[in-house]
Amino acid sequence: MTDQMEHPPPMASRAPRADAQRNRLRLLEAAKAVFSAGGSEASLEAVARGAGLGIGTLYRHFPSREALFDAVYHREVDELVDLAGRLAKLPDPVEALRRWLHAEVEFVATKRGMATALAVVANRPELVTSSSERLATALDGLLTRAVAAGRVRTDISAAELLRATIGMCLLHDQPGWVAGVLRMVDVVVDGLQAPATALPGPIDGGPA
Amino acid sequence: MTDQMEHPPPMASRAPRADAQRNRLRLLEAAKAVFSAGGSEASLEAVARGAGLGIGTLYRHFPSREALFDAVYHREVDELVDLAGRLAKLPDPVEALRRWLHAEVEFVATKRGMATALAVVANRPELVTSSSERLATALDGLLTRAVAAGRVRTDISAAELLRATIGMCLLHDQPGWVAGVLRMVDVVVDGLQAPATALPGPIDGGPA
DNA sequence: GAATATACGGAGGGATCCTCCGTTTTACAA
DNA sequence: TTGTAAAACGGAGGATCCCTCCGTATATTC
Repeated sequence: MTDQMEHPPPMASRAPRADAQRNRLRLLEAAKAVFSAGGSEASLEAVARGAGLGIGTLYRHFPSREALFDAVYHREVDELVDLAGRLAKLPDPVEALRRWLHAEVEFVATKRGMATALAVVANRPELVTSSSERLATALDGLLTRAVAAGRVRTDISAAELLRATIGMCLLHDQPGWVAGVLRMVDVVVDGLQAPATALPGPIDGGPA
Repeated sequence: MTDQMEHPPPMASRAPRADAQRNRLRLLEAAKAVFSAGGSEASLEAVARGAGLGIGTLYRHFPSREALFDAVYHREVDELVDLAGRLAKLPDPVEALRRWLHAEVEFVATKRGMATALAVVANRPELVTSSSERLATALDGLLTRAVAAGRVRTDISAAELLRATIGMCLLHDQPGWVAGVLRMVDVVVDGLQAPATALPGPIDGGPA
C-alpha cells in the first residue's frame, strides 16, 4: 500500500461517466414530456420507457419522484428567481410583488404538472424541497422590500404567500382558469395592503 | 302474470336489504377512519379490510373513490351549509363571510383528508361533484349579500373563492398551519373589500 | 319452508412501485 | 493497446393496489 499515486482531492471524487451524463439528460427530457402530458403522477416506468432506458437507471439517477420533479423544474424555477431580481428594481415594491405572483401563476399554467409537482414536494417536509425553498427566498426579497416600505402588512411570510398562490392553482383544470386565479392574486395583494384588519370585535354571532 | 299484488310505486323499488344497510355504514365508518389517518389517497382495499368486508362489497356500494368521498363528507358539508344559513343573519355581511371561510378552513383542518377529497372531486368535472357544489351554493349566499351591500368587489365568484381557500389548505401539513391559513383568509377578505385595485397602469417594467 | 331477488367476497388480470443483483460499459493506467 | 476495476445499466421479481366478474351465501317474501 505505498502511497505512490497522488491522493485524489478527497472531495471531488470524479466526473460522472459519459453514459451517465447522457442518460440523465434523456431522463429529464422524457420526464418533462411525460409530466406535461399526463400530470405529475404519471408512471415513472413510462418516463423510463420514454427515455429508452431501464427503470433501474431512472431510480439510480433520481431516487424518488420528488427528486425527479426538482430536477425537471429546476430551469423554470431559475427563471422565476431571476425575474424576482429584475422586478426588485421597479420603483413600486407592491407592483413588483404583484407582477411576480402573476408570473408565478402563469408559469404554473404553462408547465402542466409543475403545480402538482411543487405540491407533492411541499407535502414531504422530510425532503430537501430545494425548489420551493428557492422560490420562497426569491419571493421573500420582494415581500421584505414591500414590508420595509410600510406598504404591506407584516404578518404574512413569503412561504405562506407562496403556498397560498400555488394552492390556488391546484384545484383548476378548466381551460381559462388562469384569469380567475390572477384576479384572486390581485385580491390577495390588495388585502396585503389593507391596514391589518381592524376587526369589528367579536360580535359573538352564534345561532339566532 | 295477473296483477294481484299492488304495483309497488314504480320509482321506489324496494328498501335495501338489512345487511346492505349495515355494511354501508361500516364502510363509511372505516373510510372516515382510514382517510383521516392516511389522507384521501389511501388504499380502498384498506378501507374494505377496516370494515371487515370484501373489496367487491365496497365497490358495489361506492362505484368510485369520489362517490365514497362524497358520502363520507356529506355530514361535514351539511354542517357548513347550515352555518352559512345562520351567519346570513349577522348584521355585517363581510364579517359573516369571513367567519364562514374561517369555519371552512377549520373544518378542513379537523377532517384530515377532506381537503384532498374535495380536491380530487373538484378535479373531475365529469362527475357530479355534489359536495363542492353544495359548498359553493352556501358560500354564494353570503357572498351575494356582501356584494349587494356594496361591500366587496363583484368580479370574484363563490366557486373561485372556494377553490382558493381550499387550495390554500392543500399544501400544508406542518402542525399549526391553520393559524397561517386563517391569516391568509383575512388577507383575502380584506382584499375583497378593497376598491377594485386602481392599477398603477402598465409600468412596462422589463429588465433594467 | 321454499323460491328468488340481493348482496357478499375474493380470485385474478393488469399496472405500478421500488429493490436487488448479474451483466455490460467506461475510464484509467500500464 | 489492452487489462481491470469501478461505475452504470437493465429488468426480473415481490409487493401493493385497482377494478371486474361471478359463484356462493343470505334476506325476504309468499
